[in-house]
Amino acid sequence: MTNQRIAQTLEQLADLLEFTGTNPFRLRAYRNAARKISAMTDAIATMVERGDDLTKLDGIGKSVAEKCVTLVEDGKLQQLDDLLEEVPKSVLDMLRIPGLGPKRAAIIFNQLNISTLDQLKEAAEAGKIQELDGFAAKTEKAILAGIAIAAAAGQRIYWSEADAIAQRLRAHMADCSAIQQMEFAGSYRRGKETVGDLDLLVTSDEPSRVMEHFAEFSEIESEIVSGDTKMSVRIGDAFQVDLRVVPDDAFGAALQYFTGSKEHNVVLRGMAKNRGLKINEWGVFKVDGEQETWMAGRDEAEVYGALDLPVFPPEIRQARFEFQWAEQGALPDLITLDDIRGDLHMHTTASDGQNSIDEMAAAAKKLGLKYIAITDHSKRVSMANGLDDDRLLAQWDDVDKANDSIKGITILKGIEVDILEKGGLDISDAVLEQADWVTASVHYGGKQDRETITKRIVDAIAHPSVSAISHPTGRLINQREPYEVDMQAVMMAAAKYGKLLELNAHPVRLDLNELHCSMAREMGVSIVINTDAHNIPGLQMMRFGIKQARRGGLTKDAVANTRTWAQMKKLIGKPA
DNA sequence: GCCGTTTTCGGCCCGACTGTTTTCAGTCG
Repeated sequence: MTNQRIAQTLEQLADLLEFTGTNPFRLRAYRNAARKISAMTDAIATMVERGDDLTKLDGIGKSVAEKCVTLVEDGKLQQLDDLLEEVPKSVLDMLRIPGLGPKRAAIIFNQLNISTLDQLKEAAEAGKIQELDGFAAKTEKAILAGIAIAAAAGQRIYWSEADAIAQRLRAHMADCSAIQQMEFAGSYRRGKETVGDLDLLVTSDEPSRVMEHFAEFSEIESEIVSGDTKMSVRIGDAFQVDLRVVPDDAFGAALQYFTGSKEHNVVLRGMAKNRGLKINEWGVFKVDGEQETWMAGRDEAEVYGALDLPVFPPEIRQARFEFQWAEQGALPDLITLDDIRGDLHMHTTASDGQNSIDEMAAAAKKLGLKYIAITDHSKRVSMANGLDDDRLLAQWDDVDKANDSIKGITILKGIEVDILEKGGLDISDAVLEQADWVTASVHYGGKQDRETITKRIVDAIAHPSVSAISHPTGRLINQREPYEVDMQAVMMAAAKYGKLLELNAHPVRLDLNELHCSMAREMGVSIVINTDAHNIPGLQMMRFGIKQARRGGLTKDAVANTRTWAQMKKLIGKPA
């Protein structure tokens, strides 16, 4: 039983209990515990087997600890099974309808015995919803409209897509002279892999002018809510954008507030309370009985400063490790795009790429890179026209020629060698040992059991010519689950053999995730951030990988390709 | 259900907006 499974079980327990009118703080306790467990790098299962006291973990008390032990030992929870008899899982779909929360969904379920979206639609069309207590015609209409959204929504968009929308909206808003300061907040600012909606924060003395201008953004499909200082709209079928207008001296407080994360803010507000302060989106206030005095809020430094805290980079506002770091006075200096010197994973027309070696090198040089590795697929990836020994050796002659014709950047002879289903690599050792850079990847047999696939990858790490493993878990965000691979074992092997693990910068991969980055940091495993570019624009994806690395708390030193190639060679044990 | 340098009870972040309401609950972020 993995931590993720345990966390999901606790989440589901909380979701279902919500329908039974359970004390909301009990639900929060379950959800907090689920969050803690899913963010842990140690396996609960291992701790249970060792007989560790789980209640020592923050946020886990006697009850949740017992549930964890039961889950690890029995693989299931009787309480959850009983609950599922009472409340069908399908009722949770109703919560995806905007404006319909657990309270009113429970009324619909209990009084009309409705448990699916289809039944709900039927009842709403028949006018049965508005007959319920606390419901009326408007709510019924909103539910009907929301069913379509619930069906289309539920999927968060990639950060890169949200970024494109944000940039167009920013350009539109730039024409509004009533705006003083403007910034996007929310999960977009925190650089999450996927973004559920965009939060745009603006300061102005004339909120109505700003809101009017916002409403004119050409991509808006419909308005959801519109008040004096707040407006929500929908772009496309489901994507929501929220605008908030606040006075200029509240910009920092509002930016902090709307950037979150929710968990980070809960901790922050708790700390404020302990000091007799209150923080909301309007500022930091000194609380003295009934009296509240404004103290700070113009910028984020003021807000955090009021609590003697540093301004946390948005990416690490996860209530995972940032407060501990601040307490120790050791906030890490997170990696930036400017720190990157090389890109060690890219494809050319030799396999499934769209540009030549020369074109990729010229484009990389333009981006300021000092070295790149050409790493086309090997022959096992037949649909990508992967290279065999002979074609690879021939390509390396082309690399020599390309190096002769371009100055200011070094092109390395590389290969993305396939880790075969039965184990082993599909380029001969004799050729591999002549390469400057070998990164090994799984492309087939991703559904193998944990033991098999972990051994494949660990064996590849142990291969003397392999320097790195690319996209180690194989997940595709919103599309494909990661392999069952035991990442702890992979990290241990990487640490033992001094090999690197790739953080693939492609916005759909971002593999490693932020927890893996933390794990690597703790275990002393070096990360290499690569674009896996298949064409010239693909080289620009590096920034997505940097965001992910920052979310994992990685510094420049933790990332190998911030070094010069000469330093890198030393790191991967190649002769100078 | 969890937690505690105001500690074993009593609190748990906080405000805007909406719809259904005569003063507020539910939802959302």
